[in-house]
Amino acid sequence: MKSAPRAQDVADLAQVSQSAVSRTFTPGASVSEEMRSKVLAAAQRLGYRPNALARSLITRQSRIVALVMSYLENQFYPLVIEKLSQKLQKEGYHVLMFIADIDEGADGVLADILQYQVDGIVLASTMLSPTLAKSCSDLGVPVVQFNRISDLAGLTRYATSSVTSDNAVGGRLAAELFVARGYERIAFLAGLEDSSTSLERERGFTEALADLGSDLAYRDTGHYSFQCAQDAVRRLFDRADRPDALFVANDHMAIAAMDVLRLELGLQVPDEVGIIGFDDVPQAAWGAYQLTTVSQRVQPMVDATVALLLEQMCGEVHAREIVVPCTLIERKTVRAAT
Amino acid sequence: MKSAPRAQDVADLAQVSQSAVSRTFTPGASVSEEMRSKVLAAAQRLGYRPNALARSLITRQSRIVALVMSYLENQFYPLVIEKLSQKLQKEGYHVLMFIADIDEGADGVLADILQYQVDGIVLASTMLSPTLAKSCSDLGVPVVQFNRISDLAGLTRYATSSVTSDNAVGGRLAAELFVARGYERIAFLAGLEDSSTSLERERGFTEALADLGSDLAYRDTGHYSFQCAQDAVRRLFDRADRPDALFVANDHMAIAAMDVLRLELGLQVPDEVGIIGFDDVPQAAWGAYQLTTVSQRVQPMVDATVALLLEQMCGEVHAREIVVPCTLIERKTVRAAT
DNA sequence: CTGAAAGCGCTAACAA
DNA sequence: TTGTTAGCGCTTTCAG
Repeated sequence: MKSAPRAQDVADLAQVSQSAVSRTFTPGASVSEEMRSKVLAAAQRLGYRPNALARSLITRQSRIVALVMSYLENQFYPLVIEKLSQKLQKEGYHVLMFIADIDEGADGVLADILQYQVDGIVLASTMLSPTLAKSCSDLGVPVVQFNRISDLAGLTRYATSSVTSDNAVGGRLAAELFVARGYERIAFLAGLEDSSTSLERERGFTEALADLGSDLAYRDTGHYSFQCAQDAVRRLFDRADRPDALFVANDHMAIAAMDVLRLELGLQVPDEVGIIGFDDVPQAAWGAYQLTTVSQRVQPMVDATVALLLEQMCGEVHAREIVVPCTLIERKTVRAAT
Repeated sequence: MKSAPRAQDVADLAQVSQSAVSRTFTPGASVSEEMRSKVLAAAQRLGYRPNALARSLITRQSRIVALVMSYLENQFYPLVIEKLSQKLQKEGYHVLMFIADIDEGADGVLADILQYQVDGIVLASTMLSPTLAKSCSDLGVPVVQFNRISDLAGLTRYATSSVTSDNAVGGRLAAELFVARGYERIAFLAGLEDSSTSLERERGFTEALADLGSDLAYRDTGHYSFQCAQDAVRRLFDRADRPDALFVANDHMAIAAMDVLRLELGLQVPDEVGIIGFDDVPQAAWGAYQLTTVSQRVQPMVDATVALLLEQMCGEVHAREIVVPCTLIERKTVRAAT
């Protein structure tokens, strides 16, 4: 293995200056057609590819975007990785993955990210979003929070852009469906108590319930984990006046819940218990679950994220919060209209 | 936003030379404790982080590893992303994602990858592995094929390392279980006809069947897709003498198959049809499926991949093929011993 | 152990 | 349009 050819090597072979080579590989630079083809031919022969790192050093843009995530077990996130990578690839950017480790604090991840001189950061991890988001904004690196917002209270809201579904409306849709179909003892299974996504879904849900003259009978937390969700469901249903409807903060936990309800407690879904999830992950459509759920459209969310990122990279410092509409997908876990 | 501090800024503040700063941030360089703390203090104050890109330019290593994937819908792959990222992060490397697009050929992806001067490549995408693997080896970039090998025939096998499960043994285990439990009309649902993984699993399966005096009654292909797998199952079972056992090349398709068999064709699993999958993705353990499957242990596979990568980066040119053992996980889709 | 100096491969003024 | 020149921020000889 000999080392990769440099621009100078191509220049030598083509008998032109090294800058000519640079220009040929810089979109929009002024090169004559003749020069261009001469350089291209030489480059071809040597198998020359510009060194993106050297280029980044001077242009001050790496064309790398950091993606910070933590729970890939929830299928929603892999889909985000896939769509986001594809979209960014089309725009000439690439995704550098950062898995947020529990023990490694926000600082560690941040230091790592910044060393790579990334052009932007997509935060799709609950745990370290708040701190990280602030630090990055301070440093002037474009950040978009994906599927979460910094601070619900709005008191210390940093100028961080975000892309979310209309979680409150999604919660509302769920509430309306339950009430319309005659469910009465309604429960909610939260994700994390400090997750904006879960909180907003719950807020929309309970508000709509109140509007309709019903109310939330019980609630518990599943920590976005399959196991914890199942434990929570056992607690929720271990009472005489057990719930007859359960709205779950996401599909991943909703599926966990269904296993407990149907297989462990022997309850009939949707007759004895109605269930609504959130996300519409592929598994929600699987035959054995047929989960009625609120759909989060990944593609529009990703598109918005990339748009926001590009906008901020161009120097638009105005942080924006984009809310993508979501719709109810009715399958088989809520009983039909009477 | 003012631009990030450079080593020179730190040097100025600490009243030392710029090289001193460099040395402080270079593990194993000789700096006195006094100098070190002086520099560190200044760096701290300015929020200095070494520019990894500039460093890469001279050290000729980017500490970036490219990961090429395509079908994230199969939950096995997200798990790989997660574990691999974590492991590499611990070793001081990071993962740059490349989603292999169908229309974009191998050349496009390769060009992209090489521009970033990655220190290594993990290929976990079926589609463009063969060509890519060769090109990279030629260029002297360490490559590890994950969960696939280049060329079964061995004729044109390039010196490419790989990490796979012992797919043939896995197939054998499946065959033995089916025969032991009295299944007789045995079918196989392949992934892709040219996928080494699928081929090896099938080979082990059919060979074991033959050894046991049984044989493969039917086979079809599901292209690793949920939809295609379901179509294939409909074809396989649309005959008078329908199979009573189905070995599927992976869990993703096995679950698709179960939906058709139980819900569409109304067959009893495991009594009327036995099913065995491959991978042991989290969903295989879900209550509604309880899929008996051959387990691929992600962690050992990832560990081996990283080891191989590091070894090759150190100049070991010797390509190795690591085979990780796999075990049968018995759940509820194969009937119990009589 | 420390500082000065020479680049890594490339882009971007600036002249011609 | 082209070539020349000066760095981007860092590591790494080489003297001292």
